[in-house]
Amino acid sequence: MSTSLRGGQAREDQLLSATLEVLREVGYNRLTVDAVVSRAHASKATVYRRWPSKSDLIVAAFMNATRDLPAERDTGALRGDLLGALEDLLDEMDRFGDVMMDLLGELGRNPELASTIRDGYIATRRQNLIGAFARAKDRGEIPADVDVQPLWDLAPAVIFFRRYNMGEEVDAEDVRVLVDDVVLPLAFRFSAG
Amino acid sequence: MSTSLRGGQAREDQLLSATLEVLREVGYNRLTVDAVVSRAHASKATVYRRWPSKSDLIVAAFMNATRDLPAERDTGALRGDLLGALEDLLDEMDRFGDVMMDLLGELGRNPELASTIRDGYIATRRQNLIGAFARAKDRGEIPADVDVQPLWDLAPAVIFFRRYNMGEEVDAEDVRVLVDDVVLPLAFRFSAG
Amino acid sequence: MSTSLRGGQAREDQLLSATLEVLREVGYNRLTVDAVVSRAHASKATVYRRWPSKSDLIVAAFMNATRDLPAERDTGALRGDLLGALEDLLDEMDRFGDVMMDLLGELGRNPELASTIRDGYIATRRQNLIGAFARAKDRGEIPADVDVQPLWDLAPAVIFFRRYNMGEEVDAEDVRVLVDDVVLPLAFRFSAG
Amino acid sequence: MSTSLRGGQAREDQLLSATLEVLREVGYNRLTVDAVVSRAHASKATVYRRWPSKSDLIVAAFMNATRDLPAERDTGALRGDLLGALEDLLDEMDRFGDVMMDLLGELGRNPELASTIRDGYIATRRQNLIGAFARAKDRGEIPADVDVQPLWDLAPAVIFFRRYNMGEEVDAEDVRVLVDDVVLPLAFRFSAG
DNA sequence: TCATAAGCGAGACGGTACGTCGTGTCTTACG
DNA sequence: CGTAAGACACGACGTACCGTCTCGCTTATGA
Repeated sequence: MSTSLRGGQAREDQLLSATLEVLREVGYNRLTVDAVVSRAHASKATVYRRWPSKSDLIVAAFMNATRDLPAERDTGALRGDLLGALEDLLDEMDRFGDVMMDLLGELGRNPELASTIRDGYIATRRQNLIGAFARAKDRGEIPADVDVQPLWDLAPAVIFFRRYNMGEEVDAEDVRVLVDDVVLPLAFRFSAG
Repeated sequence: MSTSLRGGQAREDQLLSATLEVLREVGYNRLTVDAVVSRAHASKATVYRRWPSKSDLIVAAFMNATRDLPAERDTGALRGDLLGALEDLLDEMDRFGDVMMDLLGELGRNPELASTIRDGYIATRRQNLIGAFARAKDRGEIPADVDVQPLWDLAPAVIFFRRYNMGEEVDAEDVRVLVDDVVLPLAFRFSAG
Repeated sequence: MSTSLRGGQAREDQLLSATLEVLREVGYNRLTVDAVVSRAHASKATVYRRWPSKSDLIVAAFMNATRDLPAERDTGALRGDLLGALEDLLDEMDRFGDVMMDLLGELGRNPELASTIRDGYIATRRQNLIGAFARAKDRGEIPADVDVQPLWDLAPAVIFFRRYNMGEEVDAEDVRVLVDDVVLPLAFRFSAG
Repeated sequence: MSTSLRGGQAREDQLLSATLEVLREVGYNRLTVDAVVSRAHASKATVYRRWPSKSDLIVAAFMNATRDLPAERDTGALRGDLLGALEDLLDEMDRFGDVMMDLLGELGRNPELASTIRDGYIATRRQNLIGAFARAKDRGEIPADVDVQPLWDLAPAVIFFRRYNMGEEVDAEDVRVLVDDVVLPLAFRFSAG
């Protein structure tokens, strides 16, 4: 019940919120620790005591904001599960789009950051998709001899590519086409197409 | 035939080469304009006269190095064309991997740079794939009612995602699986699978 | 009693000392802020936080070094007072000669600097001379109807002119001649010449 | 009668005029060769072919503008000669005041410039004063045993000091006082005062 | 009359210093 | 003790200016 602990937690949240705000406003490159510190009425020492570098701070802010996993949905059919999980992805992209783009770009420059993001963010999101395929196979929806592993990342890959590399908008209809015309036919071997 | 133009060109090339060298050695973040300038026995003014900022310089160096398009291959069959084009992509990734990763990350921060890269680099590479599908359709290899557009970026998307977002190595065998198990079945509706 | 203030003061003194050293070694024109900074094991920001430009820094270094006024001498006779004050001037010229020459030249280019130097340096030195004449008049050494004001700057003017405009050396004997043959005859109306 | 020579001469004058204009507008420090060149619609090579450095150019411009010596006046009396010569000095100060101040300051930084200015400018002006004293002595106006050499520079020294070091205005009345109350009494040993 | 050279405007260039900014460390004083 | 405030060393940035250089163009003499 110590105030200092809760205070510490609360302070941490304030710092991360301020970081996220600044991140949204000016992007990774132009974010300065001074700006964060000034917005949070904090001191640089307070920041650096917790996160040893600017990029740690930013990653922490991102991880904190995306801490809540989208709930795993079980609609009873692969199609519904996929559409649900991918819509969650789209949602998060809408809310953290530019920040994610920023961070994705940072991955190549910062291996530590990369593994944090991959293990802490991407991997957790992927679980929902892996789960969807696993349930479909358990249900017999997918033929037993189909290797689903290559299908896991198909839809996210295309969504990421279009959005982050090609700079295109991706909406629910695009996702539906992707699921119905690409992923499901491969999963079902056209038997249900 | 003017020497001045070629002289200017030559200087530019030297500067871009030096930039690329430094880029390869220390990466985007630790590249300094001073290092480039010193390697090229040039002056900062000479650099900044051409490229208004460090990132412009780096992009120019990348675009210059990847100016030469991989030749379009026509093997007479979609499979061969795809494998060829994707191997070229893999090759280029091997040669410019880290730099590309760096630049990809820059896209989200710099819209101008993004369109330069997209129009000048990605779009040109995509042409080879688009061409491969078009020829296959002309030959009747692909059923007339199959919409090939969603298939263009499928393979590159997966390759980019695995390599740049997931940090995995991608080799020729992975590409072969991708083509044989994902792209071609969709293109041929399993008829030739 | 705050250590921070003294600490700040101390740092300032170190910076100004380093500045003066470099100034002595290479002169105003070839002094670089980087050299100062490197000698003081300081950072450019630390310098520029205090003095907005290189010339401000140099002036501050000069003012700091000449902060200590030469003691006012009272020998009981005008001649002794004058010779004493002028010898002090010569001394200071020997110690800060080139720097003063440098700064003198800066006066015409920088009005703010000019008033700083005039009020903070020249005016304080002149006080000793003014005092000498005042005491002489009080003692009755100088006839009551002699206007001494034109005599105040006579000797310094000649010394400055010879040294800084004509580039000649000026020594104690020159000063003696100046006092005995020019200033005193005018002050005493030749009565005591 | 060659056009090239006259052209060369004319071009030289244009360059020096442009230099003087810029010098008047922004002063020695902020004058840039590029600004001069641009104003004269000339090329840097054209300037540097004639004057090897910026300061040479500026000195040349000054020397060119003050090429015309004030005529030596012979009023038949020392007082008139002195007042005449000093008024000429005041005139020139009015016309080239700031530039002279600038250059004077530069003397301490640039020995070559210093001797050029001293021999080419100051020395020539001093001739008029030296001549005035010589004629007065020849005429018997000044006692034969008076050493006039210390008197030569007395008035100019005071005028320079007041104007350039103290930043005061000096007008004809000041000069008159200087002559009547300082120089002439010393020259005449008060016999004519 | 023409060509060959010399001077020129334009402006790129190497170099050097400037003054600014950001990071991560560290110190001071307060609560 | 943890914190706000902010100074500090380091190092890169992008700008400005100097003095050198190269480029074509124009002009002006000498074959």
